[in-house]
Parts: sequence; C-alpha cells; structure tokens
Amino acid sequence: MTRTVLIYGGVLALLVALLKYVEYRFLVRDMSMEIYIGIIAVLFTVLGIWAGPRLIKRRVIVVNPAFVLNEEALVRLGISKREHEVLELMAQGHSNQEIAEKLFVSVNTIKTHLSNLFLKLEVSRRTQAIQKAKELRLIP
Amino acid sequence: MTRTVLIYGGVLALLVALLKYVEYRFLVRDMSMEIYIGIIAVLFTVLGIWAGPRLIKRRVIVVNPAFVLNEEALVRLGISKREHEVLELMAQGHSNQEIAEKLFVSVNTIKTHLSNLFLKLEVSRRTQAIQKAKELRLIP
DNA sequence: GCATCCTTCACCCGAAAGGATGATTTATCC
DNA sequence: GGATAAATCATCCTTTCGGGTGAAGGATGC
Repeated sequence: MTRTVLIYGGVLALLVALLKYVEYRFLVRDMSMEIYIGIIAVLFTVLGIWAGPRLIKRRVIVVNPAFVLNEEALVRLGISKREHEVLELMAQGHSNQEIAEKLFVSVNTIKTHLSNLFLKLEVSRRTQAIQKAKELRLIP
Repeated sequence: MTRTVLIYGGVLALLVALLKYVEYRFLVRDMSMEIYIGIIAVLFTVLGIWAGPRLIKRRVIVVNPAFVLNEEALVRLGISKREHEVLELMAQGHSNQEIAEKLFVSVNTIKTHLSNLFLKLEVSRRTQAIQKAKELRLIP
C-alpha cells in the first residue's frame, strides 16, 4: 500500500514536470487554452484509470468452481460410459440393488461393473472409490 | 458496456461544462494558472479512478471456499465429538476395522458409533452418510 | 446421590458388498 | 470375417456392514 502510494505520487510528479516542460517549450505559444486543458484532462484521466485499482482494494469474489469432468482421466483409466454411470449412482449413496433397478439390469451386472471400477481406481471399497473419483474429478 | 461508455461520456461532458463555468465566473481572475491546472488534474484523476473499473472488465477470481465446520448442525443433530471423528475416518474410505485400529478401540465400538450416526443423519448406508455429512458441512 | 450422556464393548443375525471366474451377446474396427 | 472391447448375467465364497439389544464405566450437572 505504502509502496503503491509512492509509485502513484512519483508518476504524478513526473506528469506535472512533463506538463511544465511541454508548457514552456512548445504548446502555450502554439495551442489554444482548450487543447492544453484537454490534454491535461486526458492524461490525468488515464492516470486515474491506472492508479485507481492499485489504490482501491481489490474485491475478491469467492465462487464455487463449476464441476468439469476430467475426461482425460476417464480415458487414461479405461473407464467406460456405463461404468462411469454406475460410479455416479454409487457415489450418490445407492445400494447395488437400487442401481440395478435404476439402470434396468441385474445386481450381478452392477457388481461386475463395480469390481472393474475398483480395479481401475485401485481401491477395494466403495467409500474409497468415491474419494478417489472426486479427487480425479470423475464425479462432482 | 455501451451504457457504461454513455455514462462515462456524460460525466466527462458534465465536468468539462463545469470547468468552463468555473473558469469564466470565478477562478481565472483570482487564481493562478498552476492552481487551476491542479484542480483540473485532481478532478480528472478522480474521474479516471471512478470510471476505470467500470470500463475495464472486472477480473473474477475463482477460489475454492475454505471448509468451515457447521457446528450448529453438529449440535442440532446431537453428534458427539467421537462420532464426528469416526464419521471423518469413514468418509475417508476406511473400513470399520481400520477405524478401530486408528482410534485404538474395538470394531464393535466403531459399529455402535456408526449405528448412532446413521440414526442421527437419518441414513442407512455409509455412502449416504458421506453424502449427507458433506451437504451439512460436517466434513470437508 | 441420581439422572443423563458419552464412550466403550459384546453377541447375534441377516443383508450387502467384494473377489474370482466364466460365459454370452452386441458393437466396432481393421 | 476375425479380433477387440463393452455390457450383460451367473455362481460360489468370503468379508464387511447394518440392525437390535444389552451392559458397564466415567463425566457432568442438578
């Protein structure tokens, strides 16, 4: 903050000096008063635009990052579409039986899918699978 | 954006008009040139500070909100310290046996804690418990 | 001192989950 | 047309979970 004010002051002083120089050398004799004032106005407006954000504390907006599926990991681990589907339902807290009913297949199929998933995720329990899948951004 | 530019232009025009007014009525006769220029500089610096952030696109910084334990929910649901501890370990993917070893108690104790937790969280599976506990911000 | 809550542990039983293996069907690719 | 991968289902067996019940020791508060 202190540093910022110093920089700001320095730039301001520099600008004033520049103006003085310009004033006595070239402009006053050749230009009308209006143009001279206009130049000053533009210069200091630009200065304000530049210095404003540096003087005023930046507002940090905390936002929950939207979920983006990590498709690269899906491919890398060789997780199929169906397996991913089962993974999502499992992570939502459904039992194998419930998942089977939702997907219109038998429980055995779900168990097979989950077995394969556990192998691919290198885990041995569904709670671990949820952990890992969240880390890898396979599920929200 | 278009609206912002219009406002900006309007304010600028207003300021110029004000300056003209001031110039011809009071100041030029009484003040030195330096002070007059100084006032212009200050005015347009302020204008720049005000208009800058409105002209330049605001940068939104996306940050993962830090985890804040919802103690109110803990009290409301009557979840004890030990139960919360077990809940955390469970959510990390540990089996009852593993949790028991980590806390130096028997598996039966862990099972009792989890049974009570399931009652308090109104769930019937550990995966559901994880879901609900995350929703309630009882665990990260 | 008594009630209450927390923590601990035990036992039983049935349901759910996990591991291994094999088989069939259906796409898809070369 | 054969190879390959995905999806489906099954069976067998073991481990883990979940539900119910009971009980004992310790801390807290009135």
